[in-house]
Amino acid sequence: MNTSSQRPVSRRERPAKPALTRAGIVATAITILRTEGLEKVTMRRLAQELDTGPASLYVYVRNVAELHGAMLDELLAAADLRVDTASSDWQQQLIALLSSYVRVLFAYPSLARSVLSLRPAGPHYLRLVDSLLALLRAGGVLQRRAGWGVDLLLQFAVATAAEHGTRAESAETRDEDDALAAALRDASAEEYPNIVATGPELVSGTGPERLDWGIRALIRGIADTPALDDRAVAE
Amino acid sequence: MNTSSQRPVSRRERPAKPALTRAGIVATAITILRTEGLEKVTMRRLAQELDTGPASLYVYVRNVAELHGAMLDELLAAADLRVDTASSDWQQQLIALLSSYVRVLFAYPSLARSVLSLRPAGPHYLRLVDSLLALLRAGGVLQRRAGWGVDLLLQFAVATAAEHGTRAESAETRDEDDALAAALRDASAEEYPNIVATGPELVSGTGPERLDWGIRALIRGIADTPALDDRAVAE
DNA sequence: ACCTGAACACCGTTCAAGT
DNA sequence: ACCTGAACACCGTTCAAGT
Repeated sequence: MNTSSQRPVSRRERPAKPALTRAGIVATAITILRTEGLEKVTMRRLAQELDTGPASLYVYVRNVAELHGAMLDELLAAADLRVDTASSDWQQQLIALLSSYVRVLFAYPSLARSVLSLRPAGPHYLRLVDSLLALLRAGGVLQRRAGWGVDLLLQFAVATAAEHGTRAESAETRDEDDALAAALRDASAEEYPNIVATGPELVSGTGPERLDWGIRALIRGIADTPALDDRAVAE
Repeated sequence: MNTSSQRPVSRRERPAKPALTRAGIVATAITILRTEGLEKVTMRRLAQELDTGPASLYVYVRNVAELHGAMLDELLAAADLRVDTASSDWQQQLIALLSSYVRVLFAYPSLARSVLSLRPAGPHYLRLVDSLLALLRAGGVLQRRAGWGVDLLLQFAVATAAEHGTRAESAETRDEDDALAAALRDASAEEYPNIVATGPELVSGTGPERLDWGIRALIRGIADTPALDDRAVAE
């Protein structure tokens, strides 16, 4: 579509090596992510795919972490992050919005793990933050609680995806999962009376059920828990 | 204690290379963690420290992830994870207990990042789970909410430490932090009206203030949010 | 059963040198 | 300014062979 601005003067048959751009690097990274997973998105592999050396990439991205942040923002571009605050049920909308975000992250759990220590600041991420704030404010949540609550909600989404991810990805981590489940099941009633008493509730419910409950618990806690020097929203 | 079964017949002056044990490996790993950080705790470095080859370690640990899990459990051994359910204020105790856990993780944020995708199952970790359950039950929290809530609380602790960690560790991530703060500050009122309206509240408060509020919000949400097929605690 | 040397198949990032 | 080859300083894990 947009590669036609310059007639390729290929000496040989070379397929017209495109100029390096940040957008092109990110796009290629996402292609590899989709087809082979994040662990294959290395600077070396990326450079190879773009027909250059790894050092060349450092003109456009500071390091791997920054690349991951750019990839997330690009993935968010495809998600629907706009909301309608005029609509009736802000809570239901908030659940839907956060679920959208979780869905993106669930698709690439290793990226979620990386994002947890990233503080993304791309335009689509800001859109998400703004929409979350819009809904909390529409629900009458006090200013400071809303500001802090957004952090809590985003952290929950990323952590949930990161947790889910590792286990779903590899077969070995299945064993670890079983190890915890087994440990909880076989716990000695003398040593761990409360684990034994709570029993199967610890691992009950499906993923979506627990996710939904988690979001609702978070919203309720955010709305109802007083913060230092709370102020009402300036209308 | 249990290394005495065989008199060492050292041919030379060699400082009596101790036999490999899982506990010894974990202890050495923690020493390196304390003095040089998790990124230096590699199988190769660990083997070198123990005067052997990396392959030898795989007799005692399945892989690096499992090693990290064992390290966490060992670090928890030093924390006070027992609680007194007879005491009056279960909420205050819960805050103190979770803060203890966070404090351990804050000291080694890179370990926290690793733990997020781990499902630890060591005895000290189970103690922590049991104590959290004890307090929630003491507070009259319904069975299923308590079971699911423990997950939420532990995830929050680990994610908070992991987030904090990366930023505190390196100077570059300071830039990233500033990048987000700057992006929020400079956000266009037209594009992101709610970010602009919320303004400084998004980044207000000290770390401990936000942590304390987060735990309280979580407890409130867990206690008050109905779960599917809730059942009261069987007394 | 436990231990090992050596190899396999990779990494991120920097830097001096080119264009 | 942009791009690069080559190097620096590493990784986790496996496996055949030894004791």
